[in-house]
Amino acid sequence: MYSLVDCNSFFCSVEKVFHPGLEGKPVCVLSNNDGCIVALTPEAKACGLHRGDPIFKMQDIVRHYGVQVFSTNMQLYAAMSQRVINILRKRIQHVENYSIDESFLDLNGYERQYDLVELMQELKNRILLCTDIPVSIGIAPSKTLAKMGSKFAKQYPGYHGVCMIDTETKRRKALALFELADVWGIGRRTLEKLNYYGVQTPLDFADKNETWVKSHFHKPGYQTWLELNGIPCIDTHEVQRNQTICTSRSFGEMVSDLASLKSSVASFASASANKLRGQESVCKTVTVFISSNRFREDLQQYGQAATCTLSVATADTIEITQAALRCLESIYVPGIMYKKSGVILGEISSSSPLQLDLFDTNKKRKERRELMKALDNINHRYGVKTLRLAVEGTERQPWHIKCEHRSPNYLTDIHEILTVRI
DNA sequence: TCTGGGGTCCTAGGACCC
DNA sequence: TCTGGGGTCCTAGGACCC
Repeated sequence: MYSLVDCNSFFCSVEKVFHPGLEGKPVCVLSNNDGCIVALTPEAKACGLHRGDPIFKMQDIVRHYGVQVFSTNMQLYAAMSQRVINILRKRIQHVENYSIDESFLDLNGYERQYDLVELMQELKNRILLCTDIPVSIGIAPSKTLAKMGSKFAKQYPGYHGVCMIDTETKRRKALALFELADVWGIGRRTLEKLNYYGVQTPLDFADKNETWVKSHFHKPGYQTWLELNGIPCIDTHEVQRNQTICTSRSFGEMVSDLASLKSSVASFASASANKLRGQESVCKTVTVFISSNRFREDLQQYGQAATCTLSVATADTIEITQAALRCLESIYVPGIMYKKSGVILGEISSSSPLQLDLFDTNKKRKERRELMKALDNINHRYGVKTLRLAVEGTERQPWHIKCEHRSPNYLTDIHEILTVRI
């Protein structure tokens, strides 16, 4: 059996931990630039808000119901996520962190010693006690069914946070009740296709015969069908090393001059290089993209990307930034109001062993690696971007994102730690 | 005025090889 | 008129996830 531990409205729950007056109140967390709603509590949903709504269109609702609004603070959420994971790992041997707010547990063998529902309930209570984060847990023979179980656990208070789908009767009942669109692996297009063939519920789909499924769907659809029938086949392993690393942002204000774009691209290139070194990897390609504001039909639209291949794979901030700036210069067109830029690192591989190049012109690779170590040490000790390239700019840039409702980094910055008055 | 960011996997088809 | 068989690699785009 597998179980899926899902943190309820995770970003909102974290904010509520540090703002205790918000229990039972509508809360939502916004995307970067305070653009759209990315997380919201059931109370906020009840006010008529939805995930993905642009917040500026919802100001009336926000004011009327006194919805508490927060800017995204990923540093804070990641730190809290780590605390939840630590608790899981202490209790269960095989824990797979699927996303920032979800983990799969491999419960194989535990059924001999424990009542699985009791075991998961104990885990749920422990997480609540130690972190104040409420979780919902599903238990089932396949991961797709376990995810389904966690949704039931969240929806119906009677389950006390844990729902197990372990018999044929329960499986069929769950499949008949569940929204087809909410099944893991069924997106918009697959839903349309299934509806076209008269499939309305997950049960309809699971009951189709294998030949029909194989002839109408490819591998992903077939796997979902197997999983719904209780046959585990989705092997989500933990990602050790990303294949691509991307840093991109919409700008707080549109910019048109090359200097501002350069500053943004350099900043994103350096952030990407940081992540790259963090996973002990090197990359061989650097891609830069820039685009105008697609929502402003009155302005001239433009979007372009360029890729540059390096002769020797690297994780050097300076080399990667130089490559990114070359890409930018090749696609920059004056007179456009730009709204977004981004840097993607590709062809990522392990930093050792490193394939060298006979005609490498950079004779100082070793010294530069030491330089990067020094840079990382300083920034780790004194804070992100304490030491950075001059091209990133020294002052606040117009493209910097808006985040007017951001909580302090309570868990990761000693200067922003929570103050408690007794 | 204001509209997010970061990933993975799969497949078809083109280009090329012997 | 007749026009093989069996591969690999790469890329773009689709679909999905959080």
